[in-house]
Amino acid sequence: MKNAILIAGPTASGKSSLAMRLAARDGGVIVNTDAMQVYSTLEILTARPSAADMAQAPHVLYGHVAPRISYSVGAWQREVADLAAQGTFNTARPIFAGGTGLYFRALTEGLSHMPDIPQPVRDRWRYQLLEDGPERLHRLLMREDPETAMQLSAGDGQRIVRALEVMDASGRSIRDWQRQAGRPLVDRASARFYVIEPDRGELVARIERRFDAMVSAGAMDEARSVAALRLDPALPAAKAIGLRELAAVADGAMQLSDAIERAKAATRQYAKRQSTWFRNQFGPEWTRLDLDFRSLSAERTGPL
RNA sequence: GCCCAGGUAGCUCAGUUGGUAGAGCAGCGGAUUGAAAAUCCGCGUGUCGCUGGUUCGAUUCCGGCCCUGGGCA
Repeated sequence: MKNAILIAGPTASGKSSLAMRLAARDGGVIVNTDAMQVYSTLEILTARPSAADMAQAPHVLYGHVAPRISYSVGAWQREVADLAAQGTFNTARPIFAGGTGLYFRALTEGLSHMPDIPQPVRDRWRYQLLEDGPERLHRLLMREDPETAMQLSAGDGQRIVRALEVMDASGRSIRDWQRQAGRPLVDRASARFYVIEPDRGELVARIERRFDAMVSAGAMDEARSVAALRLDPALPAAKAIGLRELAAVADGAMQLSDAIERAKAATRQYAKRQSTWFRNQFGPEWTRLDLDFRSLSAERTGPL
């Protein structure tokens, strides 16, 4: 993909409005680069673009996945590749907007090819983690795949299980697979990279205002209807910030004010992890913007 | 006004038989290859309400004052 625009930023930093602005100026298709905004049932809580925004510029990969699906970076990358193969970006440049650092990495560096893991194998190791806890599985991994085990913290159950299932399904270490570099999806030379790095205090204020607005907009009802689906709590869609908190209010297990406080705190923590990624994983090709996109208006607005 | 309880980290609290203090949450820094709004690693950030006294040494003991909650008037 040539001439792509990438817009990253922590939650509530105004990525969508920047994407809209650039789409209005130069045309383009806005491509969701956020792991949670793909889920159909999470509209309010993930702050998906409004119907008005969607009408103004083409948007893809938003709200198109059922919450029972365990989506992944690999699935997302394939969908982006498919869109490109179908010619979606032939006449309109892709504008990737979102907050998931790993998805941006998949775009700019590609993902190593990985073996398919049969569902029973996945389930088995995840169950094993619940049963035995991470330390025990880490000891097991130390025997099966010492190189990988050495690089993982003994408490990092998620990565330990991933390493175990890859070894189980393919007989090869996940490190072996990872050493084969993936293919980037975007042509880096012609791409433009923007990352919003807001002042922390201002971002916190925006996060709080936005969560209040979500509650006013019906986030409680959304949480209630997702809860009614009785999703496996391990599914990604069940982990959206605010979902668990508001569902507890619906059950009468928590005060609304407490739920709001907790959801805001979880959002702040999430924003912090995002900022850490952008600060340390993104290279110098990324233009750093403040909340007003000031350095953007300063820059030449010629052909992108 | 009197009596009782309390005042210790941003919050909720523990603790020190006198040697300047620690938990949870919040916060800060970091990692990050198919669950990534996930998962994990690291870090106490403090006039122990104020002020006198006793003491080599007071957050701790004693006096006074201030503040908060409850009770009695």
